Amino acid sequence: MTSTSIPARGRPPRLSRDRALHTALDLLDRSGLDALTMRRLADALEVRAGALYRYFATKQDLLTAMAERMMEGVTEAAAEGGEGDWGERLAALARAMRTALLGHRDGARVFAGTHATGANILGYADTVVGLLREAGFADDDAARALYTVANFTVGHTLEEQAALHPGEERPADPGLLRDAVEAGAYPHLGATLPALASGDFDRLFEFGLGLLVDGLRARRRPGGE
Amino acid sequence: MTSTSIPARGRPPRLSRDRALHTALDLLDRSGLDALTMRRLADALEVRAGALYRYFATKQDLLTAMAERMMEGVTEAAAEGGEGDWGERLAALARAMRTALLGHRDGARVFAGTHATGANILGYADTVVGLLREAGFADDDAARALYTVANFTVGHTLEEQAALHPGEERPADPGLLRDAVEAGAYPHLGATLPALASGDFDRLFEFGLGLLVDGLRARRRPGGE
DNA sequence: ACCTGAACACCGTTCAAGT
DNA sequence: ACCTGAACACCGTTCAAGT
Repeated sequence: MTSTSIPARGRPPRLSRDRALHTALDLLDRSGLDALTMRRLADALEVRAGALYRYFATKQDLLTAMAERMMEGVTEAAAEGGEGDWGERLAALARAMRTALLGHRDGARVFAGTHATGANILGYADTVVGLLREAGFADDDAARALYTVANFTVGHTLEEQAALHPGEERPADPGLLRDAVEAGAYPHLGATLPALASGDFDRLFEFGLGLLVDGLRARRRPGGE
Repeated sequence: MTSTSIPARGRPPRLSRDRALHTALDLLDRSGLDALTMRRLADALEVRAGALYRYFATKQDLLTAMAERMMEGVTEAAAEGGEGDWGERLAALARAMRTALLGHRDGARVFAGTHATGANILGYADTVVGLLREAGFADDDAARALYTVANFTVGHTLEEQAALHPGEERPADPGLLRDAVEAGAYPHLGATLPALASGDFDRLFEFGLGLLVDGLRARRRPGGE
């Protein structure tokens, strides 16, 4: 009946999209995006690099599939903690997306570099837009709010993960920034340095998210519940 | 007196940081970030790739210098159009940053991939934080507002430029997204597709920026002017 | 059908040697 | 002092050939 009942012709495949994807995310977590090459992934799968191209048209295709997989379960995770009005539920969806990106090393970089159109991201987007429409937002405002929250979340998490992994090519931020501020004539940065370099990304994310949600509350035309 | 009065020893250098930077930004605009290699830049400069390493420690160092140069004059540009209260001036600073990133192909990608600590970005950051402090914001809120606005602006422009240059490795967004939405069961996305695919990034940016500024207005503790 | 072997056309970076 | 030449250790991708 199902496709699995078709008798296997020849050797069973040593590779599969699923296994390659799983190993790729493992390799990403261990070594970071810059070390994720088709050859190294092939090594981890005990296969030659060329074999990967039977399952992914290009490396970009692999990265897109990885981004889509990262978003698995995000909508559902947000639904659990997200009891409350539309604003709290929107915030829960944004938090769940940040958590998903933080769940893999360089997760935000992978996500930002692709443009996935899989069921996980589309389902997530549909949930966000639906939430806003039911709250009374016009279609175009709901669409813009989706983009705004998503772009902020990706932008924030990009910065957060860049600060988290200073090992590779980034200058070590805290020290360098401090030196530069002290050397130059940046009076306001000097005064706010503790807050700037605190590294409390949870509070920073909540601050920005709070601004967006409050801004949306002010724009909502009542009518939905 | 000045360093230029020191008599030149040997041949005058064929290369300089400044000339390399200028040519690199030219090459970026013509060919995009993926085509900007040290070898191709060297070709454009009529020099061998190794020679670049006398002026830039690594390619990352070159990209950081390019990001810093992109931000040249941004603070000043915002000051011209930015008459009004602190909220309007903050918005003008954010708009000027977006314009600067849009000024070069893949500008947001270059910016997001580096962590420049030059005078242009530090001066910009100092101006933003100063504006907010003088408006009556506490130091930590001013710092968080800086990051929020900058992260949103970078996140937005990343997405905008990705949609603008579908030539390379991105799937052509409008069509693919439309197909996926029509094929799948995404009722809310289906209803808002016109707004989602409109490509009016100016309005989208203003929408998000407006949310942030309005949210900040609600948080401001009076005291400044 | 699935994978290997080998190649193609590149990369970033280093460094002795030339001028 | 500044740049070349040449190498090192890689890349993504393709494709005939094997099994």
